[in-house]
Amino acid sequence: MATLKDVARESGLTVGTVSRVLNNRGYISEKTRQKVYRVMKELNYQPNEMARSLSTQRTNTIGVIVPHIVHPYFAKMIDSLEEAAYENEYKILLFSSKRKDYLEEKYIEMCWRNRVSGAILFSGLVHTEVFKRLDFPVITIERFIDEATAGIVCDNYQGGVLATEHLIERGCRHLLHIGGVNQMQMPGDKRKVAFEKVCREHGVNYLILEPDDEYYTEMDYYAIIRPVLEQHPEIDGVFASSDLIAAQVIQICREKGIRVPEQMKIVGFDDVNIASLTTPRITTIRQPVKEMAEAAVSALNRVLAGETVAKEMRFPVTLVRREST
Amino acid sequence: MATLKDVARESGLTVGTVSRVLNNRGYISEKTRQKVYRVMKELNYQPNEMARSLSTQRTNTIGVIVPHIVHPYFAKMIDSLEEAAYENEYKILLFSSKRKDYLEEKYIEMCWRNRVSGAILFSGLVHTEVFKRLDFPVITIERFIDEATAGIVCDNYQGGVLATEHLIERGCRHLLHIGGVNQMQMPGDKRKVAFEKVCREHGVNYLILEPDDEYYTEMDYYAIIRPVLEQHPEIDGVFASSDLIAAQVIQICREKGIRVPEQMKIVGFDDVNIASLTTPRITTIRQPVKEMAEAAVSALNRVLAGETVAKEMRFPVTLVRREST
DNA sequence: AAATATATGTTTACCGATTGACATATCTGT
DNA sequence: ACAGATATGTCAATCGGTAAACATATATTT
Repeated sequence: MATLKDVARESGLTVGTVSRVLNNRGYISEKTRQKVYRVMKELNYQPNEMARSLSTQRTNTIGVIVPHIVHPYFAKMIDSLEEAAYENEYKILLFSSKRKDYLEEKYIEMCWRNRVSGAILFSGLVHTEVFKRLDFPVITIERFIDEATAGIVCDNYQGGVLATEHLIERGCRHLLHIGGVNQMQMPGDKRKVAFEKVCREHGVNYLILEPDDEYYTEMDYYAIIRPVLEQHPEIDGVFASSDLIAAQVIQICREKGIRVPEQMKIVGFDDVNIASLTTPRITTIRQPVKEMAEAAVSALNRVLAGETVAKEMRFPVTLVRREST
Repeated sequence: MATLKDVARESGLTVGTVSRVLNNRGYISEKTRQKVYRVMKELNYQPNEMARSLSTQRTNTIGVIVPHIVHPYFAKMIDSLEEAAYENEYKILLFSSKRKDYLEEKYIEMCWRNRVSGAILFSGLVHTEVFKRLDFPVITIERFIDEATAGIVCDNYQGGVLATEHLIERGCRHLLHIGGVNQMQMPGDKRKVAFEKVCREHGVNYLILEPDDEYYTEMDYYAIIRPVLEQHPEIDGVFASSDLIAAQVIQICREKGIRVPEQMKIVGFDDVNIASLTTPRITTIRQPVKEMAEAAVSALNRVLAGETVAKEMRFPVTLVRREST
């Protein structure tokens, strides 16, 4: 495997000069530059990023820790993050904690050992103690951590308002909200707060269902939704905290012969692929995922450049009206 | 940031001894071991993997290059790969080529520069020249490359047979197959070959639709499927090369008032989440994704250990009967 | 008492770059 | 002709580990 030294030898130059070419540093004549490039190609030379990182103390790596990859919301996020990272010359170390907190700790440690330039962290369960003493910036998305450098969220409260008001406008009088995870305070909780407030203001009956971890982990909510709908046949509208859940509600309705949207109206959250592939298609609250991902990478960039960034950045959401309401 | 040297100093030992503790090498008394651990914790020491990799010439990193992340099949694959990688003490560098071949080349180069232990590559377009002179093992999944160390595929042919025979058994007489990508020879093409063969054997009319790249990139096939169904109202069965496509066919049928499965039967491929979230749920060919991902990582492991691995590993598929047929 | 296993230290080259200090040449412009 | 810009060389420390070679010093076994 060719090294800088080999390139220097073959091109009759010194490592200093070759390194200068490689990093566009100092004075280099066009002739020399071309010669170096030619030799690099000839030897099929690729700089060793490990050595480089060690020397420069910069890895240009972002550690991304998500609770899930198959969940379409996270898949979309990872996709957008990858793109934003690439454009900023970062590479991504991906970790999926699958909602096991000890895994998350392990992964943060791995980020640490690999000297990531920064980490991007999604909603998870980890005890905040782990975050103390970390010396790389941590950007969160839809999650609160005191120690985090910056947090990206969507306007969860507004999303809750939009969804709930829409259901009520469409004539619902007995609403059900199916939340995310209960255990920990998360930005997404504001969807619930908004839901409650709007329901109360409009004098509408409501129920709130907060699934345990395990449902979130398995992404299978049938077992918890079904009994609620059975015990509360009066429910005529559901505000689900993800499109995935909304899609499952649709399945249960079909199973029970409840017509959507005639007898039951459903609003999801996120606006991912499946929202447009179910029957009926799901009315949902759209999160600007791409923009949020870009903001995360850009915030990281700015922090690393020594700039100050907002502790919280909240992005607007919009109601996307489809067929389920 | 604490280094090995700091730990050595604080614990009154030498770097040699501390390194021995860290790597379980040579003789170490329990007392010393504990002392080292204590000091490491006190100093909040985390070994620098860059330095380690540079020294050992092993990064324990797998470069994973996928065409897409949001596509549920790849999301499922990445998820399984991540798990298998973690269990084998690898970390994952993730790249999404979004079907732009120049990106794929770039990404392979990045794997190279980062001295990955190996790369796992999915169906993509890259010219094979790029693969020559790579000196790390490349494992492919659902893709042929001469230069690859090993290839993991599912039994695409058998899948095609199962899907097509099932459609015919269910009474279809005018079948349509919607393929993956046309441009390049891929293992998935065998689904088409099987489809043709079975149709001919049964004397069933058939049509084959092979979408261009752009549809695959955008994951939006409506524009190409719609006209075919309009121009060929006789079609009564579709074998789609992914559940994602199948789901879109269902949407188009609904739009056109074609009842599924009564007037039109549909079989997908992959068996990902959405297959169970559409109405009707999609009958599909299930790929053993988890096992395939594990096989990929395990093959990489074995190659790195100097063992010989099979050039091709083909995994069985099964028909999962749901409501669309 | 000798042999062997166990435990640790010291020292140092090495992995593959970056980078700064300092020395020398050419060129170019005035 | 001389200053300054341009172009390259030399040398060596540094980043944070690994690991081999070699030296000691106990502890245990035979």
